[in-house]
Amino acid sequence: MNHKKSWYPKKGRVILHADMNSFYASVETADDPRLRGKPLAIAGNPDERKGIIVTCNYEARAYGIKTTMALWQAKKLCKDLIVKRPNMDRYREISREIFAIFEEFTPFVEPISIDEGYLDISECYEQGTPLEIANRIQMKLKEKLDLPCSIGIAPNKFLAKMASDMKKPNGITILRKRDIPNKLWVLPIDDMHGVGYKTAERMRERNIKTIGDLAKADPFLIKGVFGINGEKLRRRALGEDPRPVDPNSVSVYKSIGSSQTFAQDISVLEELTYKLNDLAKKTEQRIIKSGVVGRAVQLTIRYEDRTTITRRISASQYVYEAKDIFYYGRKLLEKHWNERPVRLLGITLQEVIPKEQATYQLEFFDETK
DNA sequence: TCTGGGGTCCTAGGACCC
DNA sequence: TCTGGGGTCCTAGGACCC
Repeated sequence: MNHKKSWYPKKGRVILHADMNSFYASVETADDPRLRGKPLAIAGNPDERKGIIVTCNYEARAYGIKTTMALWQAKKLCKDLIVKRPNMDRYREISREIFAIFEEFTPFVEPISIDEGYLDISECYEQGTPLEIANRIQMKLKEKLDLPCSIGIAPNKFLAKMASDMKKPNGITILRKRDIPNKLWVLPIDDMHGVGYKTAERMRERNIKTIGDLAKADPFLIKGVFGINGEKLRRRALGEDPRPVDPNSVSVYKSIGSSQTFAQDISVLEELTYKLNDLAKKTEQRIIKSGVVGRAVQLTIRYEDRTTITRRISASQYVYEAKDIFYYGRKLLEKHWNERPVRLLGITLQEVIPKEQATYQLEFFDETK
């Protein structure tokens, strides 16, 4: 019997979660080595007042700079901060190369975002131990793309995700079932994937302060207070997560939209309408690239005090052109805007399906009428 | 001088039907 | 005159993630 094979649990799975470290900043540095060693941030909006930090490298983090921090605050913390606009096309290009490397190891790769994914390597025992495989992935990413990443190795997705967070940058962490009490349960509840600010607050109110507290909590209480989602989280805290790695899960969008926060709030309908037209055009570009059509249009309005409303309208036919998106968006704007100053406007095409599918349905419809 | 832009999923409540 | 219970679909909002 192959000794390597015997390493693997008889029935269990081996899942990797690979996560690029400060991805946008790392790509910029790989493209321009002069940036190496200097504090670097990627910020979305050139307007300092409303711009925020999207990503920053570890040199910038040393100054206390964090993701989502306002740009002006970051600059106050670090005078020499280098700030770059995101180059999404470039990041997407690199992303494709990253996933191509993952797929050299297994076809069971599930992309989660532009820079992270799950790999099911349960059947990869001929390539070495999971740790050896993780090491080779890390080395390949370094050699071919000059990019650092962290990898978690575990029997399921949740544990792998938590594991990849434990050593950054450039770490590899194995999280076995038996490591759960020492490595997982000691973490504060906010660190749990799937628990955001609100849920963490509500849990702390009930004296659930660590992931271990959640694991040991009364199942009926959790289900009663936090519903089905709470039950799911409690199971994960216990180390249970049956979700398979699904290579096809994120292949198609369900909605596509564009939004913009204005440098100055807008209170004039004509101006809002003009901006809406821009957003509709921007959305059209992305719709064409994705080759889809949609059935409904949603308008988002955020007012000066950050209260946000969404209103949607179902279209009578499939929508895919800027003029039609604009038409419905304008209708919604004129009907629902309460005339208070607007901070953000957004438009989204919803119930999106691939164009071929819609064409087929339209032809079918034509023939039968 | 607080807090972007792109998404997904879940839930509550109303409309409507049987 | 007063009215149950179940199911589905739709909309708006909230929570979360990267």
